[in-house]
Amino acid sequence: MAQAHISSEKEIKERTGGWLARLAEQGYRITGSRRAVVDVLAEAGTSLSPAEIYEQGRVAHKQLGLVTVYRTLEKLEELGLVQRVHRPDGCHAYIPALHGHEHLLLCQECGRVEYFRGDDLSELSRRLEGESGYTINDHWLQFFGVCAACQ
Amino acid sequence: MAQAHISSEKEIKERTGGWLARLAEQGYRITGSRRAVVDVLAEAGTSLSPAEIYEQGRVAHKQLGLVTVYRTLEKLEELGLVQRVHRPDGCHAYIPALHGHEHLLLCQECGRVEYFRGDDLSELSRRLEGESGYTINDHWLQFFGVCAACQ
DNA sequence: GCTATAATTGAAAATGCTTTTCAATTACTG
DNA sequence: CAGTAATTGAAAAGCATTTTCAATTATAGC
Repeated sequence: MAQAHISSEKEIKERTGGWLARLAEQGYRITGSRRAVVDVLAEAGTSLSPAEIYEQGRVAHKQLGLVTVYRTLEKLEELGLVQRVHRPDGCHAYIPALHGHEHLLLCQECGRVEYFRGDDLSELSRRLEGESGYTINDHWLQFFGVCAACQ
Repeated sequence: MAQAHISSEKEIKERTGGWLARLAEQGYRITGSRRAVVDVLAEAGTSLSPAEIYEQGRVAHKQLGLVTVYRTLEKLEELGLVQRVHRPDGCHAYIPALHGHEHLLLCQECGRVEYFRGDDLSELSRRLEGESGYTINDHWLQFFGVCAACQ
């Protein structure tokens, strides 16, 4: 098994940079509201619910509406830039989307998110296909714990 | 890696047998409504939403109320007998709970659920702890695909 | 830089799932 | 079998999310 590789700060910036450009490319307009939502998500380091994004986004853009947060998340999700995180206690928070075969490590206290690579589940996947008769399209691997800061 | 082991029909029955006895042990009363909810979940083989359980439960117990479905699920979940399944498209369906280190294989078409063992994530988990500084408490591993019947 | 125009916005209303309230019913104990 | 507390289902309340709609605003073309 390869050594687990946890994404660096720099890799996170690369993950979240260029979101506004991507929106513009798709013909969407760049507005103060969208900028606010994108900025909050790109800088958070934790998963955030629509209400949290709304609250934090209003600091930079006072007139931001919760409805616009929902609508912006919808577009960012369509473009594969953000995604929901699923947790035992709720599945309504968003994070910058996973790239390729990454997986997640989540802090149960503060919601902090780490992205990692380093497993290889393709062998297990093939074995399961053989034994079950399923055609497997996708998988999730997530670890839950408490981050260093929260301990 | 050990060969993936998918739960047999018999193992599923063992998983779901004795739920009513467990409820009684805890001082809960055995009622027609609870029996109906338990029976539906124990026989399904797929994940079911509260509304689906309600609908199917009413076949055996006409006066079943949706509220009672919610309340019964809450108790079964407390006792560790059922749990929610998380899927990209929704996290409000229930299945008989996982035992020990089992994981899930889910059919994206019909919701069918297979339980399997055969991975070993403890090594990866330890490695991640070392690299991230997290204390890891739990993990999820789920595969998504299309079952033989749905292909 | 200005204007026209369609996209976008936020507020209010609507929706839909889940929870709470409450009086009537029912399972269980003695 | 009777007494009692748990349980029930219906209706109301609660809450997150979506829709509606008139006002605003980003952008393309001049």
